[in-house]
Amino acid sequence: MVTKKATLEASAKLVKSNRGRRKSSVALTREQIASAALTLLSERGIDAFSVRDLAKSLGVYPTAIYHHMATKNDLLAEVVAYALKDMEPPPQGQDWQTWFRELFHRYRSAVQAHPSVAPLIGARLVSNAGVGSDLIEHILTKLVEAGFSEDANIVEAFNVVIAAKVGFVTLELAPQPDELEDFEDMMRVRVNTVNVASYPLMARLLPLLANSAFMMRWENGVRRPMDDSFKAYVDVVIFGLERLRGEVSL
Amino acid sequence: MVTKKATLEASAKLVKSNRGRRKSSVALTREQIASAALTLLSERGIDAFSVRDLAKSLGVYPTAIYHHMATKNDLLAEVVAYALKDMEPPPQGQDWQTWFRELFHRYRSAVQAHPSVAPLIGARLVSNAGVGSDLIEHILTKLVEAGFSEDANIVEAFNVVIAAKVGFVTLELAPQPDELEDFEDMMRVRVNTVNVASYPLMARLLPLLANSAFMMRWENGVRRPMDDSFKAYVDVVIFGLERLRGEVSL
DNA sequence: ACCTGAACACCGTTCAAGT
DNA sequence: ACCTGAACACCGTTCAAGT
Repeated sequence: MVTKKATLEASAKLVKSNRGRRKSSVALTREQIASAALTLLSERGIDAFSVRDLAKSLGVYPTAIYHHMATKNDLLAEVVAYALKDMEPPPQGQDWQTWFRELFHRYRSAVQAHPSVAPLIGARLVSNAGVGSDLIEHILTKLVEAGFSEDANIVEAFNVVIAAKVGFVTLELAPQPDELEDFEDMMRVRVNTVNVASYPLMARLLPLLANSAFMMRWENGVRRPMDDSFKAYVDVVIFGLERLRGEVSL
Repeated sequence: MVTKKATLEASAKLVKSNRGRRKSSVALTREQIASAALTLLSERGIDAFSVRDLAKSLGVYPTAIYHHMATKNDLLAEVVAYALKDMEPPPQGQDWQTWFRELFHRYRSAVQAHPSVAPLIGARLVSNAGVGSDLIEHILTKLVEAGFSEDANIVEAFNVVIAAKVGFVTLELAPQPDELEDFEDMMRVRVNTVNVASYPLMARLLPLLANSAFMMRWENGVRRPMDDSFKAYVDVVIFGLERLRGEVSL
């Protein structure tokens, strides 16, 4: 335990506790930068995040960051990878349905732990690059197990899985606008002034939909997790994959 | 046809053709601003978009924009609404499966027509507000037709539909990084240096996956539409919804 | 009501210079 | 190799003043 790695962790902790004042003369690492960036992102949100503030929190000049990261985009991609690094793939030896179910749920949990990175995933091509080859190979293996193959839609099925994995969670955890209160009021009013004559179903279902359905909520998934809907979504995807497997191959 | 609306369109065209030089003394409208913003967004991408450039393209001072829009976020929400305003809901009188299939395909076509707004949808809670009540009522009606109800998962089904509608397309059309060439090269290398021993499946399927699968592509859906995968995705969602309807109600 | 014009408090990023 | 320090060319937004 008392190795280079331990020493590094200790110094990292030191730097972290000295926020704003960089006493240690140990060199910065990409990981330290990513970690500090994630902290800042969580505290202030994506819109308020700046390289200059990040530098300040690390006790260095803004330009020091650019010795480790090429651009701000590069930095954000690193933050995504750092935030999701603890997501472990589901254990092997389960049927493919269970495996994919767990994959989706674990991914959601990982993003829920760092919801501030949600808008960076999926909506930017860079962050895709962060996913490891291990996970890709795993997914392909399970798809073969499910009956897909080079001659039977395995590429399509793969893309369905990835889109399904990322899609719901991105929407669920989409960040709120900065002017919180105005937005809440606006949405409350909008939702509660539904014209009963024009929109009978909407009006009747209002108690169920208000602040619980996409486009009718004023709080996002951080404050109001959509657990039941996510469960239904995962069911739909698994059921659908089961049937897709049985349909025509190319 | 020769109405106020036509006059408005004519004046809008005039202003548009006078890019950078605002001869007309007619007042700006939110629609003109949104239109010009969409043009700029398409030409230069979301990262290069600024209120100041938008003002320049309209021939006004940047601060003039703020007489019509509260913030840049507000403006972007307006642009999303403007870009999607031509998306017509599927015609009525079809079975619910066909209706939802068409909804998904029409939505994709609408975003494909203005792919620069893709990263603004879903990943930001503001843009959700842009969807009209008509569409929401339509979706709910079709879900009731499908067998969902207040006592049987209609909220969950609704959220599944919305997440499905937006999810895939957001990923498919996610914008490329600015430093195009570096990224292409990086991804090409990454994809072509897959370790055959560690990742046998990935290596074998490489010809099929390269530049065609999420996380293994270096061009996005604008240049490389993922038609087959989207089709499979829609199938999966419809199949899944059919079966979800039959499962346990709450 | 709608826009000008000046100003404020910031940005990301480059480059030369220090150690 | 890693960081400082100064500088460049921008930002979004506020506010008073004009018409």
